[in-house]
Amino acid sequence: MSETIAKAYEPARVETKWYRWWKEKGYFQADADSEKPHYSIVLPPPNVTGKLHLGHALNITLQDILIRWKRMNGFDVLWLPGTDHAGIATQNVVERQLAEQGKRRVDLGREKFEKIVWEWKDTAEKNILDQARRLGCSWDWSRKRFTLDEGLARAVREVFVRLHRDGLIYQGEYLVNWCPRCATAISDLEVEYAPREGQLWHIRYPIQGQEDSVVVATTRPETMLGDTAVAVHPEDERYTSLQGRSVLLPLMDRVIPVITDTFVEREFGTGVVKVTPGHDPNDFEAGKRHGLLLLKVIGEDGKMTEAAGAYAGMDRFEARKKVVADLQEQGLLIEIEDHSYNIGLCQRCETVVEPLVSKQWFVKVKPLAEAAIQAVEEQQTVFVPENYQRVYFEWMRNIHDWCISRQLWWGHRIPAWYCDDCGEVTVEQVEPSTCSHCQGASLKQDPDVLDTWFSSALWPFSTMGWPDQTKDLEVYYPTQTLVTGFDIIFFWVARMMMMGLRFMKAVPFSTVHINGLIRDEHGKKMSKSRGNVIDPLQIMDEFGTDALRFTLAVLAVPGTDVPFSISRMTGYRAFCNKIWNAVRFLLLNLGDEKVVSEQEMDQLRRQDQLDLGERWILSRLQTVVAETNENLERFRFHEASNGLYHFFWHEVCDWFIELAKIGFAGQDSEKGRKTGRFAAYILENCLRLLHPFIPFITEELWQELPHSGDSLMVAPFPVARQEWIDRAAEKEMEGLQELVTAIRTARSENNIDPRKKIPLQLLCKQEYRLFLQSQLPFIKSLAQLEEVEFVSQLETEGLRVQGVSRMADFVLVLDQVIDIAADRERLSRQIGRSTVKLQQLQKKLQDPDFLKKAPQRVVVAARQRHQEAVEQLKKLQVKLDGLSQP
RNA sequence: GGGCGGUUAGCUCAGCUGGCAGAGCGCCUCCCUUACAAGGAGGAAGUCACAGGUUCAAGUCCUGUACCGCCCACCA
Repeated sequence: MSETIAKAYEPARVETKWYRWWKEKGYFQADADSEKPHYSIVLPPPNVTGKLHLGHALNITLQDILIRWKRMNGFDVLWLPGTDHAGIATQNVVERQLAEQGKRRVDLGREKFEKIVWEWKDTAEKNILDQARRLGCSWDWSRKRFTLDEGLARAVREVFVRLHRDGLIYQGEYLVNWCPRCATAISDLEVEYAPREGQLWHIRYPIQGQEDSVVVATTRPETMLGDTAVAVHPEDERYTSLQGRSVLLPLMDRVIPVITDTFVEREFGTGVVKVTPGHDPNDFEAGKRHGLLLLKVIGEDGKMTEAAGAYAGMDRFEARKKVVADLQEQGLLIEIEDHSYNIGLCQRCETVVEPLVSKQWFVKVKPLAEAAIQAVEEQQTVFVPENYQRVYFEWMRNIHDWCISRQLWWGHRIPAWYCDDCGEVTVEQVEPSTCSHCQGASLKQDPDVLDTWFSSALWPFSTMGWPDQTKDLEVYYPTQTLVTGFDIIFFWVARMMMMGLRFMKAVPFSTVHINGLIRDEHGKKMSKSRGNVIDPLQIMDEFGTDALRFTLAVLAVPGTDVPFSISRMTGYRAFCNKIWNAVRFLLLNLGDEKVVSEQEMDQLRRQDQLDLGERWILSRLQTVVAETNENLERFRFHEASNGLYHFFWHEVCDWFIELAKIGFAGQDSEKGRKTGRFAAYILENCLRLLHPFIPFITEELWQELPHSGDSLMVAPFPVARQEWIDRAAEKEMEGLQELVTAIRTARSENNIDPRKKIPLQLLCKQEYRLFLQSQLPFIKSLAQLEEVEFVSQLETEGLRVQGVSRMADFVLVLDQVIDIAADRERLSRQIGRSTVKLQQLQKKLQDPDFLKKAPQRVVVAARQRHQEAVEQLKKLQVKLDGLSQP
């Protein structure tokens, strides 16, 4: 065992081993029948579009920390994993691959294409699951789901049918966002806006029956081919004479009416706007209000339709050029003005989106949203950080109907069938044999599929067996926590809220924790084009999974983006190595001894058998345990991990283990054994605390320690014991640390070899004399001293370096010449610092308001610090004077 | 046009309920001391963006300004 443990931590050697073992042991699996309290999280299912990126690694790590922490805290936990078919995204990925082979989806046909996508899904999913394994995530693999699983498909159909029955799903011809490249309708959310430098074309429309004309301004001249009116504001006095008249639409020679409507902004352009109900959302609404003719001049393929007359068949952007040129030729183009505006792009392929009229399925979301708003108002679900709640409300309150049909092949088929005889639609869970309207037997299923987010919206309950009343649903729904990114609050979180409330009559999760976006170390977004993308697998290979996880946890400050940095991670890899070596050192000294048990520790404490360092670290441990639990409770992963980092390295390793070395090195073997067993207790508790963050290394080391229990991952998480907090020990330890540090500083600044043992004279306050005498071995060891002499006056003659601390002053006795000037400089600098501090404190203590109004403890603390500062300054001054007069 | 973040060490960022300005990396000096050179000891480095206000006390709370970033929104 201990002799064979490697000198440096080698992550690759241990990671796969433990993961497999945990899984085999069944530790990942939830038990709905358990008597324990339950805790559940559903994984935001990654898209089967490719590999996991660092954002997934962050998201998964945070969830695993919560899950492991809760499991160790005695909960029966369910972390339900799965993947998302990601309709349009995945279809695009596969189409792009086919394109590389010169193939097209339409040539293959639907069936063959779907088969290829399924094959792609299998490999992508396998990659994703492998990566997740590497990350150490404690998923319940037995409950893994895919959004196209038969069970989930059943849930999708059930929801569709019920919403349709309740009048919340309808079919209709409306203006939708259309992506000509993907050849499908997309929802408002799937349109992304990008700024563009474009032009504003001013076009003259002759007024019918008059010599005069009006000028309209447009950013999209090609749409004029579909104009069916021009509009002015009813109160715009410039155009009152125009009201009730008509204009002649150039190029098309169509007479169209002038309408008045308040949607016209008088200040914009000329105040006259062309109205194209077929290709602009505003105009569509205006068209409905005024009963205007609706012309579709741009088709689903992005080409001009027959309705565009001479322009039919042209690409929409070609048509734009031609229209402009023709207008120019006819002298109807008055002005071309530079104009910057936002253009709508398809989220998935960045093609310019075309608003056009099309027959689609919609969800009437207002009634669903009302419930979802109320639930958050009532705090049934809370957001962390809470400001995201506002984002949620803002969107929910202004929600528009949701276009859910997609003209794709990859996804849930819409459960609607059209009758060849009467043309009516029948909506059913399973394929009906006859039309529900005319009993006709010739039915064709709607070729469209559902928006991928439709099935995602059901994820928290469809994965647990709904619509059946399963035990899982009873026990694990609602889930406790959802961890996800802010970028899908609307797409996903909002819709899960709506669907969960509608069909489960309860919110899907009580807390939504929003994690930040991963950026590079300069705060830039990671993107392929920037070339700053970091692959988590490569990172795990090079630094180990634990280092990656810990880095992500430390950087995960709620509400902010995460600037991922390799240099930062190097530091946390070193931390893992530090842990490794600390435990390794312990093992070298522990022999066959057992770890001190809780009861035994309580006894040791009561019987006063612990030395100062032990009382101190045990006390500190209680505080750190309490803080870690509290920070995790509040999703403050960065505070929790950072706190453990500091505690382990700078308290446990720097001081406690250094102190323990004395016990190990001593002649007293009984004492050595006790020291080892106690140290084992402290380190074992550290491993427990660290396990949720860095599961592999902690399990590996835990297994080396002699104790009962199978696995760290199911060992209890530490609980703070208030009665073990020992303020006196902490205070004494602080004094000791200060003295040791002062000696080290004096040595270092006088260039004394760190290894060289030198004699020291100590002049201490009477009250600390006994204490310091009892701690002599520690002081000697920590400060590399030879003999320590307690004196009533310090010798300052000869080869001496002086120093001060709260408990005692000292001189280092040297046998070689030191740099007096450097010593003087050091003292002066210290005096400078102390003076500033003293002045600040003096000012504060002289302020009657401070004395009167500040809490007593603050005043007392200030007095004490003042007292110390006065003494220190006096002593420093005396020493400096001594140096000045040789 | 609304809304939300940010501005703290050379870099990237912590700093929760106001009470002694922190971390990692980088930099300087010394040390391969039998856990760890992925290490140890020490050091330098800050007008906490700016201007007001509240308070005994402000990096922290309030108001405003500037700059940066993000989200939402139908100005053709």
